Amino acid sequence: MTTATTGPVRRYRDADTPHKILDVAERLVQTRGFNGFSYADIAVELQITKAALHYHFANKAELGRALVVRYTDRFADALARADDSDLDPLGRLATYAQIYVDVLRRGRMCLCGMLAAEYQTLPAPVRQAVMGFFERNEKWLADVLESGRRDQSLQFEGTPNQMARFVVSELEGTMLLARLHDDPELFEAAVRRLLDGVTPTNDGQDARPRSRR
Amino acid sequence: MTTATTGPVRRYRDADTPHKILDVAERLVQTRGFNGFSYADIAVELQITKAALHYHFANKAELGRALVVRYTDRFADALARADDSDLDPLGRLATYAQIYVDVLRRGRMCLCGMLAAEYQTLPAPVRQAVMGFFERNEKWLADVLESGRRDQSLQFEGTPNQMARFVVSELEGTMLLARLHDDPELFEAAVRRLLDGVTPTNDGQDARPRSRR
DNA sequence: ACACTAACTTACTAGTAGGTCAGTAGTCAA
DNA sequence: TTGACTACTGACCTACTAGTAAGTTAGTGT
Repeated sequence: MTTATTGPVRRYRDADTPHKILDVAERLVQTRGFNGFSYADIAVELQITKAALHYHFANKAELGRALVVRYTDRFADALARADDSDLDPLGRLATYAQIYVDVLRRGRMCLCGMLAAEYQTLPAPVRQAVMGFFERNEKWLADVLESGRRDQSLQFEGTPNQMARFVVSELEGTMLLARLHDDPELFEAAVRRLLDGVTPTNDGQDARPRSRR
Repeated sequence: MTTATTGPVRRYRDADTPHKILDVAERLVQTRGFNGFSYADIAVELQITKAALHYHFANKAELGRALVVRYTDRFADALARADDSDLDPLGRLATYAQIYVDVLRRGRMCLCGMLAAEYQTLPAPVRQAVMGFFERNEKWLADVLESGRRDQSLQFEGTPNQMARFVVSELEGTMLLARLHDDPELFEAAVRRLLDGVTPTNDGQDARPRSRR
């Protein structure tokens, strides 16, 4: 760990190549999958050699792991911001879903949703990172769902953990098909349906028919 | 089209190698993806040479296309059987979902859901076949949904086409994550939730009694 | 019996995959 | 000015990819 306390350090030839590599690799995985791109693809795009890639990321497994870790951290940051806000549980769920909407609007699949499809072929370090992503997300969602149930601002069947996993599944899945059809509206409709489904039935008319009143 | 009227014709050395190839390839695509297997994988498993594979399926694009066509036809057969039954619209939806359950219980992802993830990297013939699969499925579902809405045995928002696409998205998507977590129960819960969501609210008095189930 | 042909095998190709290693040019602190 | 260090390049390697061409063998129809 190098500490840089002396201003805007721009040392050596190009200090942020690793970030550029991750940016390109991320887009390639999100659009083509982990088995659908090669080191050569990145090298051509960044106009560096494959050897330079190996200098920063020793092998493809390490690159994949770094990719998922960065992606997970960014999600965590967004979730922490939601925690710091004064949003109610439903608002937090909407915020969570909005992250997916933004990804889809850029024509991409969720990084970890894509990797979930290829899971059986992934190197162990990447697998672990992917599972970590889902665990963290489900944990955060379960907490939101539980607090929502407690203050009666949310209503759902099953345990918060079960519901959390269902929410992630629904978002990841619908995203996959929405991207295939190039139809973000389909996804946003699914999000509305999902949020509707956990909103308590308000007197007068029931927004969505649910069994067990 | 060879007509076999003279008993169990077993001509030449092994007449059903193409079927065996498709069976192995199908499993590999469903578990590893189109970019996650090679001709060599199939050849080793069937103890034939790669050249034999190319004899039956000239190239990987053709193999993939044949795979999706067969898969689509099998789905169509199952849907035709549901049409010939005396099931009501809800029962038909349940039958449809059950096909996915059966696939998942064998530890596999839906062939076309997997290919949807890799869509951008697929050869054109495979892409076309995949889109054909979804079109046929959505068409069938839209018909079921429309007839259900007409006889008031189903209730949903939006057009039958929109709802059909949503149903497929939900099934494919939840399947992806259920397989990741090796948790078919998660998927079956999602199916119940989905069917519940289109069942009219019956608090004692209702528009129409449903036959069975 | 013999030609025909389906269903292969053997041996090969060109291209690409991930990965290695020795060298080198800029950068910086002493 | 030197020497350590970062961030590379060029050249290479092995393994594997899809795909091909030419030859072989076992059943089929006449």
